[in-house]
Amino acid sequence: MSGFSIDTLRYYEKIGLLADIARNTSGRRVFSDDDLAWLGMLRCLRETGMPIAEMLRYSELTRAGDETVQERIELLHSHDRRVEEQIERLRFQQGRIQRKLGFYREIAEYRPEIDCGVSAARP
Amino acid sequence: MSGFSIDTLRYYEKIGLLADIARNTSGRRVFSDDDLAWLGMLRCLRETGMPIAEMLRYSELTRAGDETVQERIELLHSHDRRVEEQIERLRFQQGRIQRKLGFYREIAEYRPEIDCGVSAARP
DNA sequence: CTGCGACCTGGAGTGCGCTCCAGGTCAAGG
DNA sequence: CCTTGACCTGGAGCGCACTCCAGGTCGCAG
Repeated sequence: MSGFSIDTLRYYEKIGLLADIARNTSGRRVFSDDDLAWLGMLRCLRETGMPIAEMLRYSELTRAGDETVQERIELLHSHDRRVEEQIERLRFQQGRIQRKLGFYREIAEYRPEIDCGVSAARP
Repeated sequence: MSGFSIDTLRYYEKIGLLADIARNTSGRRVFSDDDLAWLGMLRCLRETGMPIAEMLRYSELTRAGDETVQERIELLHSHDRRVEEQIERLRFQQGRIQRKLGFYREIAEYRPEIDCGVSAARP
């Protein structure tokens, strides 16, 4: 499994993110290694927050052949920068969360009675 | 402005993320510095991907007073770990994107004719 | 030969987090 | 005094990315 549910795979095929998925004699999908690799790429883009519409554009460029390499570079490059920003934002906000946690832990330290019974099992 | 739209603020008040927002004589909301600080915290949680239901739980704990500090610590701590995982996942997938970019750039280098006209303006 | 379960299809439904709308109120500027 | 525009309310609508459903078709185990 590629990490996508079967429903998601069907959906992706329907909207055109997956093209030319082979079928066996009884009409069932057979995913090749290439398909799997492509799904890995889709997973990567999806997990980094690329919207489906943009993934669609990317897959059309990919299908269109070598003349689209520049465009693909531009697309991935700008996505890469977005991912970078996203990571920075997360790191920044994580700092706030951790400071808040530190603050709460100080409070908890001065009111230790609050902790009673949380981790002590009694018969 | 807190970074939220006015509609979002109304929505947050409606579902209970904001409580006791003051009103002036004509019924309009007046946000205090405390409100602003709380909104900052909400923004932080939201931007790091906490679902609204959990933010709601957090704000209820906060309203409930000092006996809930332990629970708040647990909530924020587990969120902090999720954020950490999220950052790691992003970094990992960003690596794949960058390798892909490197691969495309190599191709582009060997087929430089493709680049013609992209950045050159002609009268 | 008969179930059974895993797949197939087109299309409807869901959950989340807003965002917009109609209709109304108020305060200040011209 | 009247208009304008920014806010108010309850409630409907939207966009995204799936997820589920009804009804059907295989192919293999018993």
